[in-house]
Amino acid sequence: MAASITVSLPDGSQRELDERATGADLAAAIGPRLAKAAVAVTVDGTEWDLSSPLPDGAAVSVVTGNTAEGRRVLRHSTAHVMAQAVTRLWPGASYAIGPAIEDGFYYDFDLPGGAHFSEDDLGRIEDAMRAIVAEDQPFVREEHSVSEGLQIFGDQPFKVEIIQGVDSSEGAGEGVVSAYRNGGGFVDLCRGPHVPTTGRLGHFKLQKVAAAYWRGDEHRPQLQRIYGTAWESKAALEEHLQRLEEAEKRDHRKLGAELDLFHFPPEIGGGLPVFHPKGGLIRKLMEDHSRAEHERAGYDFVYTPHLAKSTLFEISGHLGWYKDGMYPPMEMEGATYYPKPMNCPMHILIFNDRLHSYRELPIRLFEFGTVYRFERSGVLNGLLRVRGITQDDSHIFCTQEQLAGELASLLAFVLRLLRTFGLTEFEAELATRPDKSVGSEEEWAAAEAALRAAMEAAGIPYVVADGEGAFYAPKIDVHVRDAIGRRWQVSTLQVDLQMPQRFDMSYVGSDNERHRPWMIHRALFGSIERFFGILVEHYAGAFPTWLAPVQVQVLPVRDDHHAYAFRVADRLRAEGFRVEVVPADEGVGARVRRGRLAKIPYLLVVGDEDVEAGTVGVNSRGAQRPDKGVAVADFASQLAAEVVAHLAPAAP
RNA sequence: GCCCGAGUAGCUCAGUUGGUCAGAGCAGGCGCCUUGUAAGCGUCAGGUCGUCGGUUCGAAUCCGACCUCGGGCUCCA
Repeated sequence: MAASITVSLPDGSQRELDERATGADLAAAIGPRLAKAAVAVTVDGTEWDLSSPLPDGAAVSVVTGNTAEGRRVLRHSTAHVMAQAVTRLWPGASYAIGPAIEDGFYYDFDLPGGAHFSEDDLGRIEDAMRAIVAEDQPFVREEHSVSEGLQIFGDQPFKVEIIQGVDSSEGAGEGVVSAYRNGGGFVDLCRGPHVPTTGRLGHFKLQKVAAAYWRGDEHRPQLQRIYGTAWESKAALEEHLQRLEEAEKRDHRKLGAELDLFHFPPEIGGGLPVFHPKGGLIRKLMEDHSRAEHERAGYDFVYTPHLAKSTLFEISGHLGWYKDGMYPPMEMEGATYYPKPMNCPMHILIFNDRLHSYRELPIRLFEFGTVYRFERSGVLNGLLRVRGITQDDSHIFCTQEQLAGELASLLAFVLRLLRTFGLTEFEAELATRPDKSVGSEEEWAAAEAALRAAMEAAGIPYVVADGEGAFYAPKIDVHVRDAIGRRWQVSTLQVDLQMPQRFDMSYVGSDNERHRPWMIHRALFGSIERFFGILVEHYAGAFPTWLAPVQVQVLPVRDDHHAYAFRVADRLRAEGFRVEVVPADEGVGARVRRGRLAKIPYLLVVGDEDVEAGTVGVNSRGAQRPDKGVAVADFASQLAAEVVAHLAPAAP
């Protein structure tokens, strides 16, 4: 009997190993560097521990710490170490779940006596974790029957609940649960895999404490959560922490105050911003651009009120399924009024006001409609989550034959608009029919197929979120990546399978019969407030010239250059640019500094030489040195070219 | 709503164990300076130290409640 096995590697090669050889043995056989970087293996697509013997004939690949999968293993193992540290410091603590998440991990605990963590505890816990890492404890996998598992975790109520919920679809197999035991007497129920020993960890940082409900349910016990992050190397950890710092610098609330764009007066209430002149101007430019694009794309502009009688929301169904998200009612002259949470019912009433012919379709109604939604105080987040939301909202009513074409051109329209704002990386998500839904099988299939075809035509990457659609609509959500790689959901396109029916909408077809129109909801910015916040962070407050509230400042060197400075400013203003003159009450250096801090695209310094030659000294935002002696006419045409360039963003 | 954290001048922050601790810089007003690329000088004004209550001879400082803001609350062993 040959005491060897053969496994195949991702590059297609075969490798012969001793019988009972493990993933660690394989990595070591390939090379010492790989052995050092390895954290787990995948065996026929499933992640395994490095210490498990490999089966003969398996397709194996070694997972290293610098990959997404590898980091997940590192983070998950670090979460275990944290749980062990917490149980050392708080004997009797129960631990619930501790998964790896994007960029880190967390673990939820129930501390004895209802104790809470405070931020000051994080340092102590980190110290205890470092001790455990220094002890280099092995992670030893065990498999048990459910009843054994219940016995082992008898004093861990959350683990017991998890074990009771285990079915054959998860865990180590039917009726089997796996656990990992560390040298320090700590055992945790876990699917694995884990790094071989705690000594493989160490580049981590605990970040914050928070409360979280068991299984996210506010009716269940509240647990104490600690968030942390972990990486494969010190350099990677530091890079991540630096990214967080960069994100903090871009915080739209901070920049919004510094650049005097908007604020949230407590007298008005949480989640209800006011836009200051500069922020208002940016917002107006965004809206103007959007309106111009919609006009070109064949939309009709409508306006609808902020309130409506309860009747409307009974017909629309909002009072049935969305009441918790609505502001409470107002009584007036015997009628009950609600602030609208969505614009769609009102747009439908415009459609329904008279009978339409198929010849008129598609009808595309557009409105910057402000809706009010009652968001719980705890979830408000600057402009990113507000209670007064202005949607760049539109409802398209069309025939079934038009549906696919409308969606395809709509998606192209969305992407063009987003590119104008410097957002060029897209990912879409197609959310399909959930278990509970309205509409027929055929309608859903037709709508989903049309959405899918639109994404194929647009050529953007997408994933299918099975069963994640609203009960009345399949939808496409468009996500963008910003300048520092963060992902934001912005646009949404939904095919509504409910409203046309609720409002008994119809049009007359060529056959002289009544037909039900198809209805598409769509918002491109999503919420203007939110999109504004995303843009502030994306641009780090340095808005491109076409959006900058002040595009140019003219800085006369001395008083006697003022007349020339105003002539330059007037000339640029006459060409439609937004220009300020900053008089020589301060030194040029001080004024340049202010201009840079205000992130103004161009600062023009004008002195003796410029008055003489009809030139300006151009300081472009971000440039190290000024470009002196530029003719005013040249600067003006350059500026004009830059500003119109945004209207024709480069195709992908 | 719940847990953690924070609230001192418009902004950013100092304020040791409760006793000249009510301060600084920026921003603002006024005056001087006339300036060629990231802060010129002087001067003035600004705060019931988030609010209310309590402890104390004495509270920005200690305690309690409340308010506001920030972080987190289904990424499923």
